Amino acid sequence: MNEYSFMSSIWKRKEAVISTRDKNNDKYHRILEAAVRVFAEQGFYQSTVSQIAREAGVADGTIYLYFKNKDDILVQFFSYKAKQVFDLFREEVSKADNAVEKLRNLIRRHLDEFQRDKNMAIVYQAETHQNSRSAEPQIREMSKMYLDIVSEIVEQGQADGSMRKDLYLSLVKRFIVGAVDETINNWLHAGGKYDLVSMADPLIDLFVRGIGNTQ
Amino acid sequence: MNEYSFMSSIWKRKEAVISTRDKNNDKYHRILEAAVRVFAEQGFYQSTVSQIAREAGVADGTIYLYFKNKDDILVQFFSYKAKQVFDLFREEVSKADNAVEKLRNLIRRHLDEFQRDKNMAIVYQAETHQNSRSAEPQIREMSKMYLDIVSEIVEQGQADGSMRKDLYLSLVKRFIVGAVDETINNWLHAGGKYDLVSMADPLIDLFVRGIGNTQ
Amino acid sequence: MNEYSFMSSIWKRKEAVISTRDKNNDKYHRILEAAVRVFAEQGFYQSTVSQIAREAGVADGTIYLYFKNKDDILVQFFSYKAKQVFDLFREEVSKADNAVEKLRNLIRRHLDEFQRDKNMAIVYQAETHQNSRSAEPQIREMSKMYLDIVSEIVEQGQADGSMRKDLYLSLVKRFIVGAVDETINNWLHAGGKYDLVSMADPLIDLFVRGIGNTQ
Amino acid sequence: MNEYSFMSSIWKRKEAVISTRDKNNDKYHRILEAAVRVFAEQGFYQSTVSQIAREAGVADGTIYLYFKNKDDILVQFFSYKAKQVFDLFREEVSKADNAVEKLRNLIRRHLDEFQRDKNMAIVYQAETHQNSRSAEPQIREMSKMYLDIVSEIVEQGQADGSMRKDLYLSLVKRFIVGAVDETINNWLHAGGKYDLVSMADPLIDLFVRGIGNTQ
DNA sequence: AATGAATGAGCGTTCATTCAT
DNA sequence: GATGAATGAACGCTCATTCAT
Repeated sequence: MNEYSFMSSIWKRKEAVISTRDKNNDKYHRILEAAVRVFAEQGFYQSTVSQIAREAGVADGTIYLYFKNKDDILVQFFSYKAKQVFDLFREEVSKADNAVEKLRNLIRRHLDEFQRDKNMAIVYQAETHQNSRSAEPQIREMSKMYLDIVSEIVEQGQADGSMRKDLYLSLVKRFIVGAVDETINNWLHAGGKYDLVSMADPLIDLFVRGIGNTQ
Repeated sequence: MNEYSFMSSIWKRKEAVISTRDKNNDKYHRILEAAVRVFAEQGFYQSTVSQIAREAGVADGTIYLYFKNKDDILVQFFSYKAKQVFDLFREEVSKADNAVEKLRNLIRRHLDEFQRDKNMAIVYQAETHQNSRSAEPQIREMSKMYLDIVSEIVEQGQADGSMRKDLYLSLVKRFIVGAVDETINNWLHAGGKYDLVSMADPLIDLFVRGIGNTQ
Repeated sequence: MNEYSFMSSIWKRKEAVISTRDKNNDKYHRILEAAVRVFAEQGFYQSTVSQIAREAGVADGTIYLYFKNKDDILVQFFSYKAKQVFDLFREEVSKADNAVEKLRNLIRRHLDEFQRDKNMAIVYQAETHQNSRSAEPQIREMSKMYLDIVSEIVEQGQADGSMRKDLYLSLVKRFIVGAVDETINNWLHAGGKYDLVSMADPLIDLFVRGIGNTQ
Repeated sequence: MNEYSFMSSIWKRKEAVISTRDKNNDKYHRILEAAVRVFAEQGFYQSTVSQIAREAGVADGTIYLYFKNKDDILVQFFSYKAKQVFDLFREEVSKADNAVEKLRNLIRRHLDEFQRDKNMAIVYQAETHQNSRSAEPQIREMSKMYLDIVSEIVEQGQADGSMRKDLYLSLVKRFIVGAVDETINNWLHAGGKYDLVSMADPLIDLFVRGIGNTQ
């Protein structure tokens, strides 16, 4: 269904649920990949365990060798997969010195990763905007992680004089996160047709200069 | 349950499903109010028709006299209720001349209405970030409506010289919508404790001046 | 399946689970009767809710309008049905003055009731000899109730001189209960072919005189 | 787990299912011992093959090298283990001449063995009071075996004049068996706290003299 | 119109059994 | 022989929807 999936390449699970043998790891990942595909297509509650099993090419019962229950699939998705994407962000940020360039790197990488795994993007968008009981803690943690990165960048920008000192920091974080999120959301609703990464520079420009005319 | 509900006061249903007698209208609204409460608490798929009926003080079967099915409750919610909120926005915008003041009015009213009906806010946030929903067309329409208002404002701002001419309009729209949405989202996740409307001015400031230091 | 069932005639449920309308009461009883039949045939854990529903002539879901879950069917069986049988015992006992005649009345009625409702007898036998988690409290209560009746009789017998004073009361209770139980059990294993009530007098004789030769 | 288990000491399996090597024999017994422990704790249908395997320290699949299926574990339990206990009974009976003493020896040994292996007692109690079990034939045979011993004793007692001649033999058997069973059952339900063997003499006294006052 | 008992398809989950290693 | 991952049939239970009253 999805020709390319960065899951298999990037992921290195540290603690296997049941065992760490290659074969099991394979199945664990196959189920998780399948689940994300199904969740993306139908939404979590509309998806059935049987669909995921069929998509993963395993029996229904096999799911329960790797996941405690249906909810746990979502939890693991956020615990291991999406969280690691965010680790990449931090890495990318460290490649730049300038605060604005750090922000640019972050956003570019964010858009890039979400563009490369559209299913992840869909599931992420859906679940982060809900009282999704099961994956709540994972989502909270991820969210905080991302906001912390942005905070650090802005604080650095304020320190080095490239950003305004009279900023309401916690609002700025949401301001940036919200705009990026909505950019992705819009791209998804448009069917993922255009190039998402190309939005990074214009976005940065808006963040930095605003929409006001200051000449 | 909710002392104040703007539904009953604001709403003027044009076409009653079965009849236009007050009594029926009452029941239609009671069910819709109840549904939003339940959806907000549990999410659409977690909510049961029985819960909505109990909350509305009617029998399960009665729901089906006013709504085609469970999905239809959500569809009607977006068709009638939330859409009318957006009509208010347009009205509010027209009260100002200045583009920036129009934007300020829009956002202030947006935050105000969502603060006043938190349940609507929750349902709105959840449903606008998913696909494969029954209310898809309604949401698309609402979304377009809102973005159109923002577009008009920005275009006016560009015309009167208060906003930059080199703006990627469709990105600016998302930029603004996204930031406001995320501000609301954050407020919801924080339990709706602080005053949401007070975020309007700082937000406008960010939109207009950006975060960059330009002295 | 069972031409005669004393359930419908004897039972007068005081608190209906959902409502007290005749129709519901009918269905409640039909399900319970069906359940006892199925449990008797297959054992509790071997029986499926679908079987019970089919036997009762209702849909699977209907069961859950009257019973919390499968376990609850067994619990209700012991709470309402079998318990009432034991109430009859007490009534029967009061009809005699003499301790031995009281015992005879008790045992005769016991054998009679269990003979008349063989399915109840089977379920009773099976569940009282297990660590049956769900109906444990009900069984304990019934058991105590029965043993209390026997105790009273024996104590009266000791008081009026018709029974030995050097009896280990708690052993005597089990001695009597066990013998009667086993008599029923044997009758069940033999397919319920012979007349169970005719065992009452010989049993009483054994209880009173023992097997020893005392001439 | 159980410091003392008479299984390993007493048991001498004649036909090994697959082989007669010590190692296999060990595993066969370990599984059977584990199974009885698990069945006693949870009941047959509540127990899973995995639990038994874990308790026995073998893999799930290993069970099927020694037993045809789950039912077969119960069948073998009655075929080999419990049956041999009853062989002991016969041996014990032969140690006395007097009919009453034979009965006393039988019951004392019965209570003693069941007290020493409480798990066996639990499983035995549960399974002998149900129908539609896989171990039906085994139980029937055991039951007959026990009743035959009692019959012989009573007949001898009648012959030597120590027991009444006007006894309904098949009732007397059940009378004795039932009382002993119930005594054990009660001991189990009380948590096996008191000394079961001490019940033997009072029981014999009841059997022989009855509860009636004959002075 | 209003009810709510009844329905039964469909779900998540369990677990006895198999079989490749 | 021994393993334990994999299977998939079967279960208990839920709930959107219907319809007789």
